[in-house]
Amino acid sequence: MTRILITSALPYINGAKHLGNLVGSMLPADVYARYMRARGHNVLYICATDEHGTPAELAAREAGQTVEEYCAEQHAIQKEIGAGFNLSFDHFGRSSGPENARLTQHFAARLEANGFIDERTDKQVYSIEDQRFLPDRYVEGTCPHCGYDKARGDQCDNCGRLLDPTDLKEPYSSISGSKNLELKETKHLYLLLEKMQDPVTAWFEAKTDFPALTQAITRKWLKEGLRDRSITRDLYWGVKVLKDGAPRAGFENKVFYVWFDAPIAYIAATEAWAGEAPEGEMRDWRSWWRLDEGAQDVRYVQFMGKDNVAFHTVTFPGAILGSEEPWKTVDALKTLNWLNWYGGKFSTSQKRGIFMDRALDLLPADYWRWYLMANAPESDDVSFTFEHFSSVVNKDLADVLGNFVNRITRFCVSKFGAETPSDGAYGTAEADLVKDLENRISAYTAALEAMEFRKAFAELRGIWVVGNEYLQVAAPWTAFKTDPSAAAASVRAGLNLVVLFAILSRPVIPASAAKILAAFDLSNDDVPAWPETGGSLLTLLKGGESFNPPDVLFKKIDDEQLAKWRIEFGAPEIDGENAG
RNA sequence: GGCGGGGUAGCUCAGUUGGUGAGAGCGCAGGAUUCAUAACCCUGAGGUCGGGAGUUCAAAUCUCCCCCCCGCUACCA
Repeated sequence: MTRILITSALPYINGAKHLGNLVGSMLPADVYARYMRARGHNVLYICATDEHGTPAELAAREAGQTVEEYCAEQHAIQKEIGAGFNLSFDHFGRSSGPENARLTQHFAARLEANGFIDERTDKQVYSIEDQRFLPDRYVEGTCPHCGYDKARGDQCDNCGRLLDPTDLKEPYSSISGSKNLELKETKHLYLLLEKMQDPVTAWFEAKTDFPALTQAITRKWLKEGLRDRSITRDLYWGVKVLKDGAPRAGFENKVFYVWFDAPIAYIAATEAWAGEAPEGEMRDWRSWWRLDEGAQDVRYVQFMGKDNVAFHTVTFPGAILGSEEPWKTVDALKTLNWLNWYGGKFSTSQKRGIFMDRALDLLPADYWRWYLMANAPESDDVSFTFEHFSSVVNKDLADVLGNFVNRITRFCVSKFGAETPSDGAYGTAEADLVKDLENRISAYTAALEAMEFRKAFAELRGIWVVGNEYLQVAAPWTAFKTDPSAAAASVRAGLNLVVLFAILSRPVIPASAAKILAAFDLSNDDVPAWPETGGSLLTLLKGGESFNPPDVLFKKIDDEQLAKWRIEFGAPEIDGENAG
């Protein structure tokens, strides 16, 4: 048994997350966590809302709430939606919690004591009307290169050139539209990453489990040379900057930069998890994070979208190494690409695409979980369309899996009654079936171990298909007329397949798997956590077990529904008639 | 602009230490079947592997040039 620590990138607090966010980190992490638990490992899956920063303050203002109220409310919403998707977090915390403030301040103090932090003075755009400093992208104006009049201070969306806010002509605040801006001096703490080049490089080179994309991105940063980076901001909402336990002189109205405290929240949320231990349960968060307190045997796996690799492989490790304390760092990383909305982008700010809360209004979580994982954007961006989604759901879930369960249970009831038939013995057909299944299960297992999710679920689907193929060949409906006991054995094998499919499918469609098991009056504890090979795959039900054929497991999505959703969500037209 | 990733069948994607006729699922066509959610099962058609040039006995795979999409580019998170 290994202890496996899993974190998924922290979802930002400003509203429900869309399907791209879900499949980019939280869902694959959940599937992996469920699989590893099934293999008997001691898994701790930690996530939290990422609450600090300018967008949270602005979103709160727009909602007419204080930022504290806004975040508390949004956190509760995200937590509830996560539960709706059956995301099996051991703890879903908040980066704004007291543990994170303490830990962030602790890391900053250690870094400063070790000579990795400096105070420096910058000049930055200040909006007099908004009474705040503006991050580069909140300054807009006319691009000096192409004349586009809505260029942002960091980059022009029209010509793609990188900009400095002071390059813009006719600059204005994108928050209020005010042109009453000035360049004002402000003091910030800098993390001296330049001095950390060698330790970070050495740390990275020792990592063997990083996928190619992650390595490429990290190498690029290291190759160009790390640059010192400011880790404070002129904001109200964030972790306060202290010096020797008191507000730091000159930093009374500043907080740590959200990207400094957010990764630390992985640790802080673990501490919060321990703090919520039910009576009688011991939870030692430090044994998961401190190499000197038991974490040397922990395997730490992170899940994230491709956009924030560098924060996890360069700046966060830099902060940890710079503390010169024995903290656990990441062992393996799973990086995902984007899910697109009809070839374009899902957008939180423009409310384009499908968001987690709305998705659950349309269909139960398992429909989405299966589609997203079986089509996960692993090697490249993937385009979501309702057409593709419905074809996957109808075919894989309804026709291949759901119909299998339905056909064998209903046939059994009509010919043998609602209990597993005991007659007849397994023959060569069943022996071949078991052999085939064992090979396929081993391929499925290997893919899950490697976090190759598309491959894994193509294998799982193949296993479901094998069930249908077996029934086709065994044809108990024909055999029943001449050799009822042979038919009984086939039906028993078929019913065992149903249970096997449920066990194997639990990581990805846990609710449906539980529904199948419940039809056989089985709970998770009554069946092996993971199938045991060695020829025993079809022997769990021995005959005489009663069951209730489950209702239709997965309803198909019909054309009428599809058309309605297309309109409701403003789906673009697509070319061709049978796309998907 | 720089760096990285990607471009393979109508759709969504596998496939690179160069090598027997380029794969899967969906969609499409035909067949078989009737236990089942008009489901399942079998067979088949369909691709000059983004474009061009080159290296090689041999290129989806290696080299060079070009086009398109995505990410990063250190103050969005």
